[in-house]
Amino acid sequence: NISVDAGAQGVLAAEIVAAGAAYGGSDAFAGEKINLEFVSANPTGPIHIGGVRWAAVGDALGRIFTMTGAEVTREYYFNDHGGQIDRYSSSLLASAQGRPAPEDGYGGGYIDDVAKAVIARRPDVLSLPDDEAQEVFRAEGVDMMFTEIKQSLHDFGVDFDVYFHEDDLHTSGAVARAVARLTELGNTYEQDGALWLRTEQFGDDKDRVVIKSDGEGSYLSGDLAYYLDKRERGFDRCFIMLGADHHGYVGRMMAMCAAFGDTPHENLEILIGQMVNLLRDGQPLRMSKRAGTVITIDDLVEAIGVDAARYALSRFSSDSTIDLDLDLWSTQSSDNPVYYVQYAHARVSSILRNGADLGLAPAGDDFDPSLLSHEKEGELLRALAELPRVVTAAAQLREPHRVARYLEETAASYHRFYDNCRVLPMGDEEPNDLHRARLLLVAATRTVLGNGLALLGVSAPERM
RNA sequence: GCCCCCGUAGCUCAGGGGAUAGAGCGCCGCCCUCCGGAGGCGGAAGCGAAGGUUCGAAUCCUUCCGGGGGCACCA
Repeated sequence: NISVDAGAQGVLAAEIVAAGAAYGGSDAFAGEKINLEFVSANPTGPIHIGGVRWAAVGDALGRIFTMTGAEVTREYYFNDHGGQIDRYSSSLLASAQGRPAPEDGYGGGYIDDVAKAVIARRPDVLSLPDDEAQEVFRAEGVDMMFTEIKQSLHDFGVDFDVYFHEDDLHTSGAVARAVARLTELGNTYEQDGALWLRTEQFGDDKDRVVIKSDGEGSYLSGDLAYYLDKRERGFDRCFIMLGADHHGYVGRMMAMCAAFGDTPHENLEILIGQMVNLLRDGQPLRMSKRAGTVITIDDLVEAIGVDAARYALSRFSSDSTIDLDLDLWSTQSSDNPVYYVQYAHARVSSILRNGADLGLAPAGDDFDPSLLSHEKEGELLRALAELPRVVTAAAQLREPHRVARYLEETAASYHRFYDNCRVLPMGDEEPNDLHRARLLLVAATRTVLGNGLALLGVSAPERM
């Protein structure tokens, strides 16, 4: 048992304020080049709720890795190749011609909107033969959807460093090179006219086709070429964040990683986020992209706002399926934990404002730290001291929700301090060193709450 | 059939093998003489079941039960 003198921890308040935006950082991941691939929703429709979870959590994880010293690159893998794009473009064409969506095509109002927009941009399109018209709808439709997706993500506070096009992998020869590499390593074979990757010997359930018998690359061929590309760009840690409906993909991806001679779960990590269910009036919303009954990222933002959406999606473990009640999260009440944290920040800001109005500044480095000896001051100081450990743990465990939970605890500590310790002089009381010391503690709290909220991409309001 | 995730308070969820398992909401009872009551204080209430490993298990292992999601030469 070690007892620490009250003055010893009081020093921390000055250190936190001095460190400012850097407080909470570390060098735990210094020198690491980390590649984060997330969202990567198909350009055949708006981003729906499943992609939004990783938009919030993946971006937060990127901020956390950066805070721990890593060099982070965010990537969006843009699946603009293959059969789904054909179905998308034929659906657009059908809409433009006033026909119903094809059997396996996409429905929903956004298809009509995109089709109209393509016609507006290319008025001649309907006079072209169907195959040429469909090609126009493909190129323009993909471009427009992609632009819309980027904008939605930007509005959500998420910007990617690299938007990678799957189609480029196939046209640039990257797929062929990656497949050749695996063949050199003796990890492929031909059967039934297709080329197979020996994933089973690297732990997968069975071998997988890389080049289909029609000569086209399979979906996996794009992913393995993409992985090789990332490795050649110098990323020692490649993260891919997927929804639970893709968990079956992990085995073959890890096997592919091993087939290249890499170390699975080290050079390549795949994070699986469980499903997000939306509730309205306590009833689950059933969503289908083809039926057009999707809840998009924009719908979510409109319903509950960016801060609440990002916070709501970030405060739970990715292993948990989450149910978001839109009614609950759209009422701006204390039902929503983000307000609890933001309110603490607003209160902190208010005191600092009021202090400044009184001409009272937080204590400087030379203050007497033993002034902060109240039980609640000690509790708050110990909470503030935790931030670097929490951030490091969040990075090591890939669990941004730890930051959110920590902020809630810290906000609670602050509220308790506030109710027990008067900060500013009362009435015409003369300002003294204790006022200034407590003001320093308040300033340190603002630093911690502000830095923590920034890691989650949630605003830290001065007023609410 | 096989694989993945979950099961902790009435509800939504935290809990990195270690002390008396925590928070928000809800419920009951309190606290405004000055810094923001979107706050604070007190109370009732819980680890799905059974084995095992360990000095010690909500946590690790096995089985069972319950819920969710997967298992293509689709992407």
